[in-house]
Formats: sequence, structure tokens, C-alpha cells
Amino acid sequence: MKLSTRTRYALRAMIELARHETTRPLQLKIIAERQEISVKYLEQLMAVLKSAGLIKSVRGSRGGYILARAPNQISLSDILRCVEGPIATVECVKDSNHCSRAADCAAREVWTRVEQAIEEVLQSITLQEVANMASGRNQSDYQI
Amino acid sequence: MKLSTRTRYALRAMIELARHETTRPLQLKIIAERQEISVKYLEQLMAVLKSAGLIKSVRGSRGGYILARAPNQISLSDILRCVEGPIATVECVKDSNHCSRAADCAAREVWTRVEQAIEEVLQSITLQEVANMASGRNQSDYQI
DNA sequence: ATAATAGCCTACTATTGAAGTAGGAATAAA
DNA sequence: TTTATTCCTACTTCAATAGTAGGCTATTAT
Repeated sequence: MKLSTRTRYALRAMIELARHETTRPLQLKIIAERQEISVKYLEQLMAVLKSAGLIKSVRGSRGGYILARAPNQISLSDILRCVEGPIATVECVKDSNHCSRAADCAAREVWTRVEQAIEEVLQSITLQEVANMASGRNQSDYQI
Repeated sequence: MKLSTRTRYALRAMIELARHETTRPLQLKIIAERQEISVKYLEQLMAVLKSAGLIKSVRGSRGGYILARAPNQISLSDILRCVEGPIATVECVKDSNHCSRAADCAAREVWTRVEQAIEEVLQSITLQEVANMASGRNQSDYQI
């Protein structure tokens, strides 16, 4: 029940992008530096976020990344789902014909309920809110 | 974000115990058989459940396990916490002085919220409810 | 043009934790 | 005393996470 660094890093990278409200893309290198994440590792995560349609990239010199949608149009659930995979607490919640035991079915019902509850929370929180949460820093910090 | 078999097995074992409403203990062997869990593996899980005070054991011949409390006094949270460890979505939620970055603190705040939401759901569901959920089986099934 | 800057792609490695196995000691009932 | 059961500890296997590495490709600045 612990989140992987993938997810944590991804969120932190997204927060950086959300706070970088300019028309110019933000370089991976900078994100990695600020968040103390391995550049090469973050590269891979950004690829996932990109293919999920959450961010866009600009190649070449002065390139970088920008959010594909407004921060208030991106939920925690969006981020989690693409990096962490489906929020399946248990296999059989997705695979219907998985269990053959009565007690297990009770379990299945429970996990489904739990999963839905988690999903609801994650969907209710937007990147916008997150970015505004701890506002110890303002955007002008990183005018290049 | 996927639950381990530890947790799933533990819940299933607890369901068995909850349904076995007699004064007599239920043998691990039987639980393992019904739930198709490795006896040796389940042994270890039961040890954890026991040291967490959720179940009691009776040693020796005709021994076995019984719930330490009434099923309606045991929550999913109780079971999860002892088998899966704390429901800490992220390390720094527990360790206060862990992050030194602003964006990270925003993340921390989010994960705390998510964690609390999950915790609420888990606490709201009792073993009693779970045991009654899929009632394809009744207790008399296993009168020895 | 060319150099520099950045993202893109793919493969490899190390570490960790989950999942399961194994064997025997301790305990209690028959 | 035999049998049934929990208890304890150590080992093994497997898969996923986390991270490293190196070269390729696209774009901008000079």
C-alpha cells in the first residue's frame, strides 16, 4: 500500500510544470534538479506521462515539457493511473471470473468498495489544487 | 497500489474465523484448505495477526485459532495495518522531517489527504459486515 | 553550416520485497 | 506415549522497482 517512487516523482514533476505557468516549456533537467531526481530516471517517467497525454514535449534546444491540459483539468487519478497502473487493490476486482470461493467473493466485494472510495478521492483532487497547496515558492523564482 | 497476497490471505482467513462462530478454535489447516493458501505461508500470517492481538491461538491437538474480539469490533483497517504495515502512501507522511522541497511538501499534503480518506473507508468496514456479505455459505457447512 | 541543447529510445544492472518452502521444537489432548 | 496442532527460524525463488548508461534525433542559436 505504499506508492512507488514513480508515482511520487511523477506528481512532483507535474507540480513543477503546473507552477511553471508560462508559454515556454520547462526542461527536464531543471525539474530533476529541483526535485532531486535522477535525470535519466525521470526521463522514463516523462515518457509515460507524455504517452498518456498529460504532458507535451518540445524537442531540440530550448525545448522541454508543458502540461497538455490546464492544471485544473488534470486529476491525481490521471497521474496515478498512467504511472502506477490501474488502482486495482486486488486482481480479481478487474478480472471477474477469478475466484471460485465464497469467502473470497466477500473479499472481492470489499476491495471493490475500497477501490472506488480511493478512486473518488483521487479524482476529486486536481493538479491545480496541489500546486497551490504549499505555496512557499512563487513562479517568479525561476524566470530564466 | 496493489494489495499483497499477505493482506488478501489475511482477510480471507479472518472471514473464515468470523464465520466459524463457535466456542471451538478453527485449525489453520482447514482455513488454508478452504482458501487454497499454502499452510506454511498462512502460518506466518497468522503469527502476525496474533501478535497484533486480532486472534488468539490454542496450541496442541484440537487447537486452532479464534478471533480475539467480536467480528463487529474488528475493522478492515485493523487487519490491513498489521499485515501490510501502516497505510502510508508515502514515507514522508509519517516522517515529518523528510522533505526539504516546496513542491514536495505540496505532494506530502496530498498524500496525507489521500491516506486519511483511505483510512476512513477501511475503518468503516467491519469484519462482521464482510463475513455477511457474500453469504453463499452458512456456518453449518463446517460442523466437524 | 555547425555546435550546442534538449528530448527520445533501448538495453542493462542492482537491490529489494513478496511469496513460498522447509524442518524441526514446543504444547496439549486422547 | 502417540498424535495433532501451533510456534519458530532460516532459506529460496521470482518479479518489480529503481536506477544507470550510451547513443540517436530534432531544434535553436551563432
